[in-house]
Amino acid sequence: MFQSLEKTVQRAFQDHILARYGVAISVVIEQPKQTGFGELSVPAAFLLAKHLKQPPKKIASELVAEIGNLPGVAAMEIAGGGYINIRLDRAAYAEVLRHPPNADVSSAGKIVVEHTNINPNKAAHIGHLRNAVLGDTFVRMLRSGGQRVEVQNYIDNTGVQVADVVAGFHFLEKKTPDEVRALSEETRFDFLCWDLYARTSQNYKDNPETLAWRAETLHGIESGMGDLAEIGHLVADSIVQAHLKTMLRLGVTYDVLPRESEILHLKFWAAAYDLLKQAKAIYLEMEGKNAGCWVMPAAAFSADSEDNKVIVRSNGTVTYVGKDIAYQLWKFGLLGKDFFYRKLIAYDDGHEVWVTADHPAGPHPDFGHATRVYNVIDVRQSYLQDVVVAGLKALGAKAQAEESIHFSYEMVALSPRCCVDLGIDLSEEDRKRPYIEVSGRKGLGVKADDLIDKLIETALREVASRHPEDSPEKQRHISSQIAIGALRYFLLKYTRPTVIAFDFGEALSFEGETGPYVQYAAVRARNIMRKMAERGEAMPDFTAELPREAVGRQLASEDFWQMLLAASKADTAVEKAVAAGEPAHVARFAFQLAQTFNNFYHQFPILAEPDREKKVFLLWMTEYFRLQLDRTLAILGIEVPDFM
RNA sequence: GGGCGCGUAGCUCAGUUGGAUAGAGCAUUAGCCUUCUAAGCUAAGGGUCGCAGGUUCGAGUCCUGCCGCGCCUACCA
Repeated sequence: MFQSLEKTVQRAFQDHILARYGVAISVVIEQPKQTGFGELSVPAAFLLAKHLKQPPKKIASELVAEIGNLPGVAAMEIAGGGYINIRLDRAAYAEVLRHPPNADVSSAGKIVVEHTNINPNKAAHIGHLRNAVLGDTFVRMLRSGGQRVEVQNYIDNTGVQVADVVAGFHFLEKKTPDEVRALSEETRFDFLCWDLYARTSQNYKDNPETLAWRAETLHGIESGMGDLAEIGHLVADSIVQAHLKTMLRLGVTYDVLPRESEILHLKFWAAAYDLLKQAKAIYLEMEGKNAGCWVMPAAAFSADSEDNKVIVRSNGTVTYVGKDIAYQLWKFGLLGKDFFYRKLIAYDDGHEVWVTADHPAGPHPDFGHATRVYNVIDVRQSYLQDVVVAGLKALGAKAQAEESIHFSYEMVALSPRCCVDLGIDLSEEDRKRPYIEVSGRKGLGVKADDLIDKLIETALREVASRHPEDSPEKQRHISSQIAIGALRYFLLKYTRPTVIAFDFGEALSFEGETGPYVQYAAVRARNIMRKMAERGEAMPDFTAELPREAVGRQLASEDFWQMLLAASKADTAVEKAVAAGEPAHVARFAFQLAQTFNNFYHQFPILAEPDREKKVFLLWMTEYFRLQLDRTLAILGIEVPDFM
């Protein structure tokens, strides 16, 4: 609503300026910081002053006098050195909010968002949570704008990390596949692997000769036969299930899990290899340190670097980047091959998750064939992402290269204080650092499920003391919703390039700029309606009891108008956040919206309001706020509890 | 060495393609529960936006240089 008005005004000024002065400038529309200056502000006169060599103030008065009436605009005035401030027709504005036009569904192509991508060899940690929550929220943002989105979660089930855990079971622990299977049926297999991974890594360090285990395990896994391969499947499959379960606690779901094993078995890489060779995107290096390797020239992906990137090692095996190029080509439907698929699980709502298979397994939905791809991967992988895009470009897929977006974000690290909380000894050197990097190899990190459990316990103490009469199950459910709200908001409120130095104190806070603060506002709005029903009052019929003139009368109050205006900008905020690729902006909007509502709530006792028209209006405002809060929270993946 | 990012209140962070008096939260201080739930509200203090230049009507935002911090720069993924 607000945005379309903004566009109308923008176009009107631009056209008028072109017709009147013959100058084609791009007119900028701003929102004045001070509410007294109206709702929109046009600084175009400053820009024109330069072209016309006339004082901005004079031009501004000409514009205002000559542009005529604009729809939805009540008044225009000149302020400061030449700003044109615009005041909207409040009643007309509210009228549109009450009868919103149907949103159009985008007919554009499918967007693929790839996120989570956790190595299936250990429990998920907070760093993985940032990835998943960022990706999931961006998906929700895109979908709210009518986009068709497919969520992919890439599973590297044949890589070194899985191999190291397999080696740990086989060589270090001397476990048979059956014994590992028995262990995997224990509740915390992902935690067990977390420790084993750290132990195996330490063992490599202490006894470097045991690194031979890794090579042997990788071969075993690749051959697909024998104990090592069997343990490999057991570990990867059962850890993937654990990750899906962890992510579901946060409301994060997927459509398809493409696996590295199928990239290899279905010869995706072989196909990409041929394409790359044909296009001369890679060449066989004859001399130097990379002799015998197929490399991509540095010039393709980096302006300055002289280091070519090895795609195929001298022993003939492909690097991770090579496989990633093949995968990226498939996402766009450029590889000329497709996976087979089988259904992995269905969520309670019926939504199905599919996983790739290496042999036909019946009918399946269409996957891939994206027109745009977002890869949610942390910023440390920028170099590799550049190589992948360069690969696409070299193959002549210029358009797809431009639609390959590295949705990067900074890591989650541990604050020094957090390390102390976890009982981790820090070296003198580390203690001086602003934050400590999480390391799966060292077992250094905060496990996702541990953190969620801790959040739930914290919330439960509060819920139990506020609502002792409710059942323990209900209390736990509410606490869980609050915990997830707190966690998702915490991970989303930082902009992508900001390193999160994780700190239990801040993550466990439910006050101030937090998820529960926003949830609380939504709960309060609902409580008003509930209280009214309890008192036997019916919800008024707004169309009958609140005609346009009445809304106009009430909106004459500056407070009401400003509040309504703020609440009506939800769509605009999400749209801008999508354009900026920044979920944090949605989080911030949600917080501001909640602040505005809390203000409204505190300032105007609604049920006790004696004036009928005003009371009905206040109820309508409450209902509008509630709707906007619910919608915005849903985009953030945060549920509104029944009570708090 | 090169590339990317960061430096804004005591702390943690926002700040859209340059706009009017630089904003939140936490912490501190002082108030507000007989009212639709105080996970809330009101108010106060707290800033040479790393430093130095430049561009212009206007710079936290753009350009250059410098200082400090982090990440990347593998035949690991």
